[in-house]
Parts: sequence; structure tokens; C-alpha cells
Amino acid sequence: MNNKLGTQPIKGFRDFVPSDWKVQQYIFDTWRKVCESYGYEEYNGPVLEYATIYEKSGDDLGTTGKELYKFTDQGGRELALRPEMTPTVGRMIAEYEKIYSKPIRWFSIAQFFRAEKPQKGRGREFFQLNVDIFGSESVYSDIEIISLAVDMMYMFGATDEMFDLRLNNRYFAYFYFKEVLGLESREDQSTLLKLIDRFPKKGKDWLGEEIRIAKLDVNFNDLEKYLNLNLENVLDFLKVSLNNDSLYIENKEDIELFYKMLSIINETKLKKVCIYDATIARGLDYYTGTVFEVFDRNPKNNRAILGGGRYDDLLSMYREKSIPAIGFGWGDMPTRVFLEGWNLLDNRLSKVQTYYFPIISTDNYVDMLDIAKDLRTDGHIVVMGTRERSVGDALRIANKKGYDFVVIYGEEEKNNHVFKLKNMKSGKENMVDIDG
RNA sequence: GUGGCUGUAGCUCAAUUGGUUAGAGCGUCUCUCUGUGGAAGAGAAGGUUGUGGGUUCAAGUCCCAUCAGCCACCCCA
Repeated sequence: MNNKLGTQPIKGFRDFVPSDWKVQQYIFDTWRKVCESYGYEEYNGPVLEYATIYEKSGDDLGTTGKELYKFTDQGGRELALRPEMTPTVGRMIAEYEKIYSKPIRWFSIAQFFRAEKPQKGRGREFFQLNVDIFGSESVYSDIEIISLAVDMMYMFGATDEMFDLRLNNRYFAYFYFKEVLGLESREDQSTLLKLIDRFPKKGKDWLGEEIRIAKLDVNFNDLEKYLNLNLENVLDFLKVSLNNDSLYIENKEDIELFYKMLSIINETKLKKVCIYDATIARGLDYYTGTVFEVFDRNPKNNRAILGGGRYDDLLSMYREKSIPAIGFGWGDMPTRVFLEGWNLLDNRLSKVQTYYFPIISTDNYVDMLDIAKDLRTDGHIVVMGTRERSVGDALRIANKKGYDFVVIYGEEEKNNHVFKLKNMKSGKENMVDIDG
């Protein structure tokens, strides 16, 4: 009999009531502030793109299309709601690259859609910050992006104990697999790295079993050595290898860049939160060099809250010659879980000073409109009453709503051509002349 | 997408083995305290127990489906 519609939003989508949206705004404002302080400019792009740009961006066509919201429009085009920004911004850069001098520093805060199974910190609709720098192969761009990500964490009030930034480089991993583990083929190296990517969740027994199944010829002690590498170990290992002229190193330039990056980090304050982590692989699709993730160190939420890396070849899907790029994406949902988990939201949400202007007497309403208009012109936020109230009631309401000031304008004030401004926190009252 | 757990008022939770008209606190609204607040008192609204079906004399309670949330897997762009 009930033919009314349901009131819940559809699975994985969210309603934002004002108190929720306030948190969102706080997160967006913080992201924006730090990006702008680094000289990045904000952009945006279409919510819909041709589905093919997402299917082409990964190595692994079979699995990537699965979580895409895809449909055919009235013109027969295969379209998709954007699940990420990188292909869009890549397309934009490929299209407009000539207008801008390099390097191009861009960021965006936009909404994305993925047909995933919703969980805490993961929905079908979410906002994501994307920060990228295009047209620079320099190691200093890698450092800049990493430093920007870390600064944002600090800007949110995070301390060194709450997070770390985990770095890796797939070419380094491949090189290590070859030199130390004796894995010669790129295919085996790639298989192993994919397995290691899942190792933290699955554990040692699982990894051993999978290696047996994949028939990888790997000494488990050597592998353990790889898994336990830290920043100093990697630097030592690379220093020796890179100085050995008789040694052939595939992707030597990329590995040299990685070495340089780690040695710089090792000498800066970034060292406090940056670590080498052999298990970071980032899905392996379009990343070409540095990969990194920022991890929440809260034991209840041990997960990546942002991730990114270098993708120097991605733009070759749009043009002959690619444009080097590095950047990261940072979702709003894991961020909220992080901030709530460490209690970093209390007292940080913006609070605007608000004037409450109750109707003490409806006879004065016309005058009140003029007074309110003047106050708003002066930049104040004025909330007017909607019905006649006694002064006592008005103050109670102001309390409950958290208004900061109450404008009192009754008979007395009208006769003296003033209004009374009461500060709710201090209780102090001032008479203000109404001039014009 | 697969598997598991969960769903009672806006929120936190009650409701005997299936048994009257599903309750409480907080919150919300109204009133009193008659131009000075954070309080107190009085009262009210708010639920077809997520939704739909089934079993039964009788369903919040049992069964099925569905929707949504959480957890694990998958995926993580």
C-alpha cells in the first residue's frame, strides 16, 4: 500500500547535511590552501569521458573496466563517469600543453564515481584532490610533490607519529630482483612485485604459497632481505651498484633518479616521515618511476590515504611524444576516517561570527530591515527572527543556536535611534547609533 | 561482483519462550518564567520496527526476497 519513495540515497552515495558539508569544506579548503602556497593552479574537467580512455590507461584491460560506471548515450557513444582524474588531466595537458610554459603545476578537487562495494572510507561517489606537475623530469619535481603531500598532512594537524610516507620505485625493485634474487625475466619480476604488493595484508605463508604456484625461482631468505630494506640499505646498495661501471642496469636513468631522490630526502626534514617500503607497487598500470603512499598509522585504520607517482608515458596515449608527469590523488573518504580517528576535526572547523536579530516588536520590522541591510553591507552575517519574541526568549534561542551576537531593537532603542548589540560570550552590551 | 554480520523515533538503546495500544533518555516543537540567556517545570509531535511478501489464532521477534550499512575477499585508477 505504501507507494512513497524511499529516502535513503542510493548505495555508496552520500547526502551531505550542513554539518557534514562543513567537514568537506574544511578538507577542501586545507587542500586548496597548501596547493596554492606551492603555486599550483586549480582546474576542472568534464564528469563524463569516452570510456576508452580508462580502458586504455591500464596494462590490464580485463579488470579495469569492471568498476566503471559506463553507458551508451543517445548518440551511441560509449561514455563513463570519471573514476579518476589522471586520464582527463592528461588529455587536457596534451590538448593545451603548447599554451603553457613548463613545468605546469595544476590541482583539482573533483567528484569521482566507481561501482565498488561500499565500505568505511570507500564509496561509489567520492571527492578527490589531484595534484600534478607536468613537463618536468627533474628529481626536484618528485621531491616537490612529496613535500607538498607531507605539508598537507601537517596542515591537517597531523604529527609525525600519525602517518608515514612510503616510497618505492618499480625499476629499482626489478633491478633488485634481478641482481639479488636472480629473477631474470621482466615478466617474473612483475609477477613477484604484484604478489609483494598484496603481501602486507596476506602474510608470509600466503606469499610463499603464491610464489610456489607461480613457479618463481626465489630464495626466501633473499626475498626477506628485500622486504626488510630501509632507506639506508637502499642507498648503500644503489651507491655500490651505480658506481660499478661493468654492471649493466636496465632503466639506469630511472634508478639514478630514485637514488638521488632518496639521498636528498635523507638529508631533509622529510626523513622524519618518509620511509622506503618494498611493498608499495601501486597497481602497476601507468606508473613509471617513483611511487608513494601516505599511510595512516592508526592501528584501527592501517591503510593508505593518498597515493601517487610518476607516469611519464601516460600522455603517449594522446600524442607521439609523451610529457613527463608526477602527481598524486587523495580521496576525501579515507581523509575523514584519518581525521576522525586522530581527533583532528574538533575545534578546527571554521566558525563564522553570526548576528541574531530577533523581532522584539513587529511594529519595528521595517526599521529592522534597514538595520540588517547595513550590518550585512558591513560584512556581518545577520540571521533575522521569524516571529515576535521576548528578549529572554531571543537570548535563549541565540544560546541554543550558537549565535555570537544579538541585536536588540525594541521600543527603547527605537525612541533613542539606536540598537543594542549584545555579545553572547562576554555578556557585554553596546549601544550603536543608527545613522544612515 | 562473492561471502559473513547488522537494521526498532533525529540520536543512543528497551520490549519475557512469538502474546494487549512498541517504551525510555537525549534532541525537536509549544507554553510558563511577562526587556536579559546557558536552568527548571508543564505539555506535544515524532514509528505501518528499512521495504515487500510468507508462516501463525497472534510477528519487532521465525522464513524468503529486496534495499541500505559494516567486515573480509576482489579491486584500488
